[in-house]
Amino acid sequence: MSAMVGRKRGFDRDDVLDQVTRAFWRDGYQATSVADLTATTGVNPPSLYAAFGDKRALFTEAVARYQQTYGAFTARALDEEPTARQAVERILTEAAVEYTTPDRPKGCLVLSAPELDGLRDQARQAVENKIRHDVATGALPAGTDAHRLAVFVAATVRGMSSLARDGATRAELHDVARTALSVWPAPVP
Amino acid sequence: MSAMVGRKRGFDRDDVLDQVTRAFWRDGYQATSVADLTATTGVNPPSLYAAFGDKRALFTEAVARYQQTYGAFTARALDEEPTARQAVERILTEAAVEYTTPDRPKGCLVLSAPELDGLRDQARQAVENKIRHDVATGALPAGTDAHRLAVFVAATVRGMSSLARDGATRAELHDVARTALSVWPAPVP
DNA sequence: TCCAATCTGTAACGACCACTACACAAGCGC
DNA sequence: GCGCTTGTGTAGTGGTCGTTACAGATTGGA
Repeated sequence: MSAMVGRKRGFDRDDVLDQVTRAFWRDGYQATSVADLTATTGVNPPSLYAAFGDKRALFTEAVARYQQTYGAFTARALDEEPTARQAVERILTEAAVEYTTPDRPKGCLVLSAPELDGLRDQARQAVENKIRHDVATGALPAGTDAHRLAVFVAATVRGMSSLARDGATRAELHDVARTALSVWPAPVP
Repeated sequence: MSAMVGRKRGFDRDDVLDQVTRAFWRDGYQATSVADLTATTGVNPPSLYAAFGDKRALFTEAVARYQQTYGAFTARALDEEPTARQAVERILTEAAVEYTTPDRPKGCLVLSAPELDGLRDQARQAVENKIRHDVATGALPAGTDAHRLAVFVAATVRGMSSLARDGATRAELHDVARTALSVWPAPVP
């Protein structure tokens, strides 16, 4: 048990992390300077470094926070929906909403940062596993190519995020989602 | 008629512009420093600035060159194919090839640079016009939503470029293209 | 052959980058 | 009160950014 003595932190760590997350989300890792972060958060460099470590560590923590908040809807859909079809439908329709929510950066942080390709591959893999499970249980036709379908879903979500960044409307993204879903194989009755 | 006097340029302007284009294509505008460009081209800063102007102008010219070479296949397809369906089919299948050609940066320069959203919108508009034309001539059903279809094509191409950047294979992109094309409305007989 | 124009290499410019040394302020245990 | 610990604000660090001044090299025209 540490002694817990010394001067108290003069800012809310979680508030600041949220502001930092939005900055990285909007402008990307490289284009967001530490000076930008100190300006938007009001926290001076030494305090920022003491609380989070260097810029890279701060970015990592911001991404983790993003995944647990703004970007958690995909993991929730995969976890809560019984079939891959329902999970993907929910992911795409909720993405249309999340990627165009006012007073937030548009699109997806993970899909916008070139350095996060590992997380993107994890997400595609999770969708692929869900599809594979449905094929195994007979909910999807035996010939269904799980990888192919998962990559197509990945392409759709990336396209939606990119469009959102360029200012596409929620309705436009919803249409993209609906059109993409129309290719889903018919379930086994 | 200028006098054409003075020392000759010690490098091939077009060769250097191609190397610069590939650098911006691979790493983006911000992440590519002038020092990087002088290192990869072997051209010293004063010569680079004399030949192309500042970094922004160099990027602009690199993008123009890209559109006339590596990225010209979309304009060619729209120009040469008689129907929107054929043009889009060609765009998507050629994109799968172009975005994964060895010894080249992966994906599309225009789709990867955040600052080029104007060019992206132009491309979507061109596809939309082609679709609208087919609806007007009766090649596509009267109820076809040209904007909706064009945005879906835009999403697909963006998704393919993003996947290519992350190392997707040509076969995977081809599958995405084929799947996306399956949503195309049946032509009016 | 000498001039004027253009290009090249060196070497720097001020501005910004991520990051931190240091002195001081603020808190807790005693 | 005192001492120890921890956060804060100022003011830098060395390094890299885009850009350019300047002197020398190289060309064609007169």
